[in-house]
Amino acid sequence: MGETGGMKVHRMPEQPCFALYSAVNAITRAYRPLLQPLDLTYTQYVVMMTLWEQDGVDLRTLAERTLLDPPTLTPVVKRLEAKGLLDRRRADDDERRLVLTVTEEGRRLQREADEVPEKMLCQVGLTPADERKLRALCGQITDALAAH
Amino acid sequence: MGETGGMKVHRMPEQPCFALYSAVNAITRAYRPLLQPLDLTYTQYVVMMTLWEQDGVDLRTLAERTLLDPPTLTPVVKRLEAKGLLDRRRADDDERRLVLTVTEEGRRLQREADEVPEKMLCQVGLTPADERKLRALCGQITDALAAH
DNA sequence: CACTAATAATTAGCGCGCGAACCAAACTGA
DNA sequence: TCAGTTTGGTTCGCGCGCTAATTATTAGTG
Repeated sequence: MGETGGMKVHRMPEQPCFALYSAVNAITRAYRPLLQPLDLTYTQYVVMMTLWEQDGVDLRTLAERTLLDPPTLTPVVKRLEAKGLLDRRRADDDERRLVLTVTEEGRRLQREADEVPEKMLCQVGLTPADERKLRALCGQITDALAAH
Repeated sequence: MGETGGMKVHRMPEQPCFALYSAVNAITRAYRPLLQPLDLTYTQYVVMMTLWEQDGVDLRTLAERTLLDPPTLTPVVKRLEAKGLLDRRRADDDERRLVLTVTEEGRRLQREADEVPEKMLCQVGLTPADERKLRALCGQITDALAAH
C-alpha cells in the first residue's frame, strides 16, 4: 500500500471543503422539487428573494448582495424578466446602470414562496443552535476567502 | 414598508442554505489559483483524490464516493483521460462496467498536489474544533437530504 | 473641448451538475 | 432459447459560475 514513504495521505471524506461541496449539491437537489411549482431554479430564487427584500437596485448591487458575479447574473435576470417577474430598465441619470424592479407578478410569487424556507429547514433537520453555528462558520469562511 | 400583514419576512443572509451556497462559491473560487498549476478544476481534483485513495473501481462506485451522478462524471473522467491522468477501460468480465485506473502520470500529479489541502485549510482559517464541527453539520445535512 | 481613464453591463467560451431519454450488455425465467 | 427486465454508461438539453475580452456610457484631465 503506502510505498511512497513521507507523503501525507489525504482522504476526500475528511476534507471540510468536500463536506461543504457535497452538502450544497444535496441542498440544490432538495430545493429543485420545492421550487419547481414556482418555476424557479435555486439561483433564480436567491435573486428573487434578494430583490423582494429591496428592489430598484442595479446589477452591481445585486451582485454584491448575492455574492455572485455580474456575468453570472446577466442571463439569470434576463430569464426572470422573460418570466415577467421583474423589469430591467436603464437608469435615467446613467445609461450604464441597469435598474431591477420586481413586477406585480413577482410580488404574487413572493407570497407563493412564503413557506419555502420553513419546508427546506425542516428537511435539513438542524437544531436552531446548530443552524446558527453553521451560519457562523460559513460566514467566517466566506469572509476569510473574500479577503483574498 | 410591510403592508402585507401576516406574511413572514425572509432575508437571504439569514438562510443557512444561502450561507452554505456562498461559502462553496467562495471555496471553488479560492481553489482555482491553487489548482491552476496542476491544470485541474475542483471537481477534477475531487475525482483524482478519490481515485488516488483507491482506483480500479467503476464509474458507479466513483459516483457513490464523490456523491455525484454518472452523467456528471462521464465528461469529467474523459477529460482526465485526455490529460493522461487515468485510463478508462471496460471490465473483462462485464463489458458494461468502466474501470478507472490512475496512470503513472496521475501518480506523479498526486505528489505535486500533496500540499493543496493544507494550503486551502490555511486560507479558510478554521480552528480544528470548528473544522470538525463544520464537517459534522455538513454530513448531517447531506445524510438527511440523501434519505429523501 | 478633445482625449484618456474609469465604470457598468454584456458577450464568448469552458466546465460542471443534473433530470430525462437512450443504448447495449447482462441477467431472468418460462 | 428468446422475450422481458435490469443494470452501467452515455447523450441531450438546460442553467449556472466564472475568467477574459468587449462594448457603451460617464467622469476626469489638460
